[in-house]
Amino acid sequence: MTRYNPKETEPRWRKAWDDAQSFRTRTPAEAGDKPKAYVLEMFPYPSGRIHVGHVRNYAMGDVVARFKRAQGFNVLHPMGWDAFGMPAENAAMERGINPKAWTYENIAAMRDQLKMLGLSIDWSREFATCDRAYYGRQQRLFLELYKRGLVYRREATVNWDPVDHTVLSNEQVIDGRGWRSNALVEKKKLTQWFLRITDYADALLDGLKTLEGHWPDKVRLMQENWIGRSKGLRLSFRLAEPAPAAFEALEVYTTRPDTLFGASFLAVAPDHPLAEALAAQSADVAAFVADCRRGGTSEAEIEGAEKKGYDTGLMVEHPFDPAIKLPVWIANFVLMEYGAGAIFGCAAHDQRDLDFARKYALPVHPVVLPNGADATTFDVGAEAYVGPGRIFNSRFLDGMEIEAAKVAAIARVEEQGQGEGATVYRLRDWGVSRQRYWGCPIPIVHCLKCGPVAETRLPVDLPDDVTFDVPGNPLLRHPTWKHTTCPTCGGAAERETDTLDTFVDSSWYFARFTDPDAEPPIDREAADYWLPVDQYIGGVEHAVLHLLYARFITRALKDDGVLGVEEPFAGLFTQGMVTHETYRVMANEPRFVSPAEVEQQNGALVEIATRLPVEVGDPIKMSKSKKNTVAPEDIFATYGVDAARLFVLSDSPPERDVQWTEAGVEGSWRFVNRVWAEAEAAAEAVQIDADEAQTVALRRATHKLIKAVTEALSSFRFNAGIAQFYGFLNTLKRLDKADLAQRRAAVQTLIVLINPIAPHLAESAWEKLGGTGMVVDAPWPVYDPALAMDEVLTLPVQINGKRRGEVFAPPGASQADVEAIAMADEAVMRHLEGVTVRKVIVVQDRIINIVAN
RNA sequence: GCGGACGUGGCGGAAUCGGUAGACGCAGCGGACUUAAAAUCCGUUGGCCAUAGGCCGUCCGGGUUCAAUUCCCGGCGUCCGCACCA
Repeated sequence: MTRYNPKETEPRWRKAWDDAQSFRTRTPAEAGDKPKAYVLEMFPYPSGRIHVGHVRNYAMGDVVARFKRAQGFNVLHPMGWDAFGMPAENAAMERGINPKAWTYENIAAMRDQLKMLGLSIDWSREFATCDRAYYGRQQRLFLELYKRGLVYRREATVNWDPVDHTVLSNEQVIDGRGWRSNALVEKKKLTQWFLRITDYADALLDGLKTLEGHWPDKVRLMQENWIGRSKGLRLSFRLAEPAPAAFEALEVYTTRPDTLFGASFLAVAPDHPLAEALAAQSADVAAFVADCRRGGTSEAEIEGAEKKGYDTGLMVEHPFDPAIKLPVWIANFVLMEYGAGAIFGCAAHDQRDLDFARKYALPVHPVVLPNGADATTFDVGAEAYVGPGRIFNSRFLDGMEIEAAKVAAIARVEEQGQGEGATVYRLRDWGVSRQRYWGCPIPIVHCLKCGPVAETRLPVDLPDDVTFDVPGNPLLRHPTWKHTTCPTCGGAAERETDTLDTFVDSSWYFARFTDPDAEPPIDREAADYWLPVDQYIGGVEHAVLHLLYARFITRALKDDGVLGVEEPFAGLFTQGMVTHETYRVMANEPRFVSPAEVEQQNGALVEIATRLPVEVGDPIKMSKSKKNTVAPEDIFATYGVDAARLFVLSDSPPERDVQWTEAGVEGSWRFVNRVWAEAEAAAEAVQIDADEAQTVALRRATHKLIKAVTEALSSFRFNAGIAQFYGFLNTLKRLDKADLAQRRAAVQTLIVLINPIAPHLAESAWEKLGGTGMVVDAPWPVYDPALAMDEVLTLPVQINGKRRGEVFAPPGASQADVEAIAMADEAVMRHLEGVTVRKVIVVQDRIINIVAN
């Protein structure tokens, strides 16, 4: 017996697959009537090295792709690089390396590492988003959208990342900090390019319903909340005299028109045009507005932020009774970007309004009476009442339920011509301008005569000769690049120096993969054949970023006729992270040390170099700063790729985090060797026909395995599937009497089943057993349902719900038979002494429960 | 604050239709092999009492049911998302 030797076998099989072009995508013609399956993992950013998280992500995708292949699907399983972005520029600034050279070197290094994983990828389709061939075509798509009016430019208050010197989208601001730099984001006014994602708010929201059951509920819910559709009323309050010129009325948005009679004030955002107009005339107002701007947006600041207001002295008339006058305030808690940038405050039924009213001694008028409360005594204290009830103190709305009152109030306002029912969204348009070099140049030329015009001379190339010695956008200060002529009038003009958010790059790459050599950005025929992606796999961190943008771009391109599908990803799976314990040496200066720097000593961990004791922390996401990372190459060198693939899939359900442990990989490595040992042993035997010569027990065990593994792999329960293999090996051991020839047939089936998970091992074992060709081409086994169950079932017998014994019966035995067998059981009879049987429940092939007392 | 998920041995987890709780792995314990160790193999492993056998047990409290880890109500805890969104 020899030990399995991954160092020898793994490279050999990768070359064999390569030579045989095993993973070349078949054309639709070649595929014939085979159904297609597009399996895709979120493409990586080329940081330079793969980490264990990549191993898990791509191992999962590979299992699905190989499984589908074996099941007879025509599979597309490509790989590429999300290659634009900040780190390349940071490397340039820190180390003086050219971003392009840095990126392509990283791609080369990571490609080698990824190839080591033995993925069933069609590498001939590989591209990087920073390839001229890709971003040039992206510019063409951008101009398509521009022509359709989905691109516009406006001055906007933007999220400015002071560290990365660029604008961030709302989606990229996490707790008030930049998602990459972690710097506190500032508000800044800049002229920016936007994509009209809000035009698609309803479509994107409604489209989520079609993904039900195919996308995680969590992700659909997050997108739903992010889009944040709310139905309400826009209405205008007439300003009472004297009002500033140009402000005859003040528009507000509300979702609670039923509480209009409870209004006690109006409030506008500090950056509302009215507030700005007043600030221009009054130093007091200006000071207040400036004070509001200083407030940060971080969690802690919002939590502790006090409601602040400034009474403008202006009054408005209530739409239902001009005699009722309400004061107009400027309030720090009103957001300009949402609704109308102004609200009416109903203190009794909104907590924020109540807090504000209490602070500034504004009146509180309850208008919703909780069921069972007394109208003459009901009042709110420190807590606003937001529950159900009937409207009161509200004239024509009195006595109505909340929903009925909303309808009635909206109808009255519309009738008066003072407003209309409206739907507003939390979602804002997607700001795509980035003041960075390493991205796709926005193909627009600014002409003094013509204004901004589409650049027709595509692609707009990124210049290679740029400098990073000072912060800011190198394109802006490049001596010649931006100077050009107007494509319309031929006069002198300047190029747009902003580049596109890299999330634009990843919003259509999956379509480009369907024909990466096509002259148009997307070959409609290829895209129609392959799209949508049948199974997309990636991290949940993209739930509202990439996954929302890609859905938007797909819909926009469909409306352009460029694509034929509305949803890019028919199935989505979000995998969990790989975690590791943290190790810390508690010296004078406590410091983290890496798993490679510690070892066991007398049952405790010590740092190898210093022998100092190591404190073990909870498993958390692997990160450089916590030093709790392991290098995939080291694992591959010690245990082989297949043991690593097995481990990342075996210990936890794939959607949950998995904790990387040395002991766990060793377990997988043991398993690899057990399979290999079985193959070696079985290879000594002659080949037989399993159906004719195998014992029934072994045949049944084999068919049960096929059934269980097929079901596990179909439903992303890889951990449960792998457990089946362990169980099967244990069964083989117990059936030791079965002769080797019989086992050989069983092992052969196991090899085909394990191929998607441990492909190198499977090929080696297949070869050892003299299988035809390579196992990569072997069809998926089919089980016989009649054989995939036990010959005799063990049925527990309960008496009054407590398990008192077990009896044996063949599957499908009649209720009467099973009951008779149970009643004759010795243990059962003993427990039934002295009591009367009232009822016997027999669940077919499951259980017997006897009710007795 | 709003929304959501989850809570099972020492640990990761299984039980996907309401039907034997703890599959499978890790760690532990005992043994074989070895001069010894590693590796490997065999056995054992939820807790408590015990001779057979029994009692308890899936975060806590209640409920529905012949039967609840699973369904319902109320708590507690952990994690995730959003967050002054009118």
